[in-house]
Amino acid sequence: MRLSQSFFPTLKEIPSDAQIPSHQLMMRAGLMRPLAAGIYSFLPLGFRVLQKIMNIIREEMNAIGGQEFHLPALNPIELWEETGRVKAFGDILFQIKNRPLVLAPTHEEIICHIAKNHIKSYKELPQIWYQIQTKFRNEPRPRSGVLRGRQFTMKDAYSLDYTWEGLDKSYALHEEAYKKIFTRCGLKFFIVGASSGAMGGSGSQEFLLESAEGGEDSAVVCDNCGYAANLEVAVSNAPRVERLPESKKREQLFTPNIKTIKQLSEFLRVETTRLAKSLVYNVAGKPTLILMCGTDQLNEAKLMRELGGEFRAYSDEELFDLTGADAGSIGPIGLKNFQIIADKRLEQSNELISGANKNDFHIAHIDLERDISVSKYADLRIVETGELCTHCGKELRIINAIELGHIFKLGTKYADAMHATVLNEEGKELPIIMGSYGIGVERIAACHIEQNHDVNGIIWDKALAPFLVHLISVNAENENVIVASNKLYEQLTSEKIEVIFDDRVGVSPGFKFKDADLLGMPLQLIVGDRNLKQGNVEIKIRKTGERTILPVEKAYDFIAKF
RNA sequence: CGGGAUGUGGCUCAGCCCGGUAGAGCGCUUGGUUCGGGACCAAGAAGCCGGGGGUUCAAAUCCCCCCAUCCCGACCA
Repeated sequence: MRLSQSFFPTLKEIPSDAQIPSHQLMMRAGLMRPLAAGIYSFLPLGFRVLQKIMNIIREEMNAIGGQEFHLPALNPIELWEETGRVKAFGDILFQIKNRPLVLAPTHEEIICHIAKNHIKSYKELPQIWYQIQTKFRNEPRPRSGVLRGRQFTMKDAYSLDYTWEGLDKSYALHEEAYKKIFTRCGLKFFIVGASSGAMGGSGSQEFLLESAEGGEDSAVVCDNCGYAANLEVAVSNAPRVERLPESKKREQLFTPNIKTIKQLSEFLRVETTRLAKSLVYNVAGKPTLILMCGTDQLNEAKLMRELGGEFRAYSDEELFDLTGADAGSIGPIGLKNFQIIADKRLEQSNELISGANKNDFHIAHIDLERDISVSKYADLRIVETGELCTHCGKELRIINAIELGHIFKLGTKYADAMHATVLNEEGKELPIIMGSYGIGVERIAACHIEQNHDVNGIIWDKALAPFLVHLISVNAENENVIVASNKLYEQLTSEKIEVIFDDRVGVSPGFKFKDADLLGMPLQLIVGDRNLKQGNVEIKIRKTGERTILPVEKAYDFIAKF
């Protein structure tokens, strides 16, 4: 491709809207342009990168027996009502105004619909179906360029099985394929156990990439043994509160204006672990008291998994009506019609202090065994940085991360809702068991840039680079340079090497070099009069900055071997 | 949805407090000189100052409403 005839609007300055490096560089290098919040046009150079990514995904998906589909973005809303996901997605789902259609944010329903109509026998399973297409989500807050958009490209794969063992196998295939895909894309990623959330199902893993600036997910990682988990499901070995030999008689304490655990700890001069924090939630309509240790934070995702169903916090008024006190003075003693659950750290503990359900009073010497009927102990807390790994005992770290891919064992949720079944060997009707496996295509490009750039611009990996070679004619008006660079361009192109050729006339050398570094092709082939006089050209490796001067005839060999 | 910021030639921004001829740098056009790390000289083109309403003799500037974009939070099957 000749730059003199190409559209590649580079920018010297950083667009004011771009905050993180990948967004800034994708704009500056002319890969894309914004159209509206969270909506981007991909320009020729950027689209080439997306195509490279999509091809890598396609190859790896095909390698595990995936079959590519092209599915409608416009879906009848009835299909989404069938699975209850109009409500589940809420405002995230784009709805068409003048037809009962929605813009698909994902495609479980469509896949299930096709499977239901056409897959009748266990003999037709398993299947792996995938698509690489535009998805639409009305994100409340698009951000970080292409990392969270309202319209984006996603590879979505769905596995169809009729046994749980089959699902495990399909899931494992995807896990391996994903490792290959992200590795081929040159990304330093890690895999974490994740919450399957309202998607349901028995298992879920996320493929994450550490990013302090762009990360929206939090993950707990152990640098020593490799343990990694989404914060929503992460565990640590925070010690239990020790049971003391003697449980003293309960005692009411006057604690004027004490609202927080920290205040209480200072007021009573007691360590925070002896203070049981009480939180009240409405779980499936039932008032539920949750006891947490001291300053521990409740992990709502864990709570949701333990209790299931819908839950919400109460308003201040409701709280007072239910307990007789305001938040800060609520406790487990003397509550009626409550179910009480407690964090594992408090199991069998005694000599605790908690609210008295009377403003400005707390109760001391609480013994959970003696005084309270705890219906369930569970791990409900959020892991904190510096706590110790349950596997190896070393310190855990909490990091921000970008979600590149997510794989789910969905189970029969969709098949049940849509009555998608097959007959097994005995003629018995069984629901189709699904898995769902997603990858964000633009995110791969952005993440690659986050991990591979310097002050001058992007540093593309060979696999994703729009072109392998950036050929520069240092002075496009010098006859020798013109002849030599054109000859190299023809030669490399005819050898199927992807070359972008800066043949622009009247552009200073410095300008061309800066553009080349910004665009970030792996190799720069520099043809200038200075070296040409000795019959030489120069090759610069973008990543290392290493320069090699070599005879013109050797350039192809060097590049072919790179 | 709550909090904050910003909106002025294509881009980055000044001007706004304190109302009175719309500015700079980069980019663009033309001509010339340059040609190995974002060159130089000269001459140009280009702006309903986000939109609407108000105050005023007079509004980019003051007031009100709206819209858009970004950031923080909430949210993120």
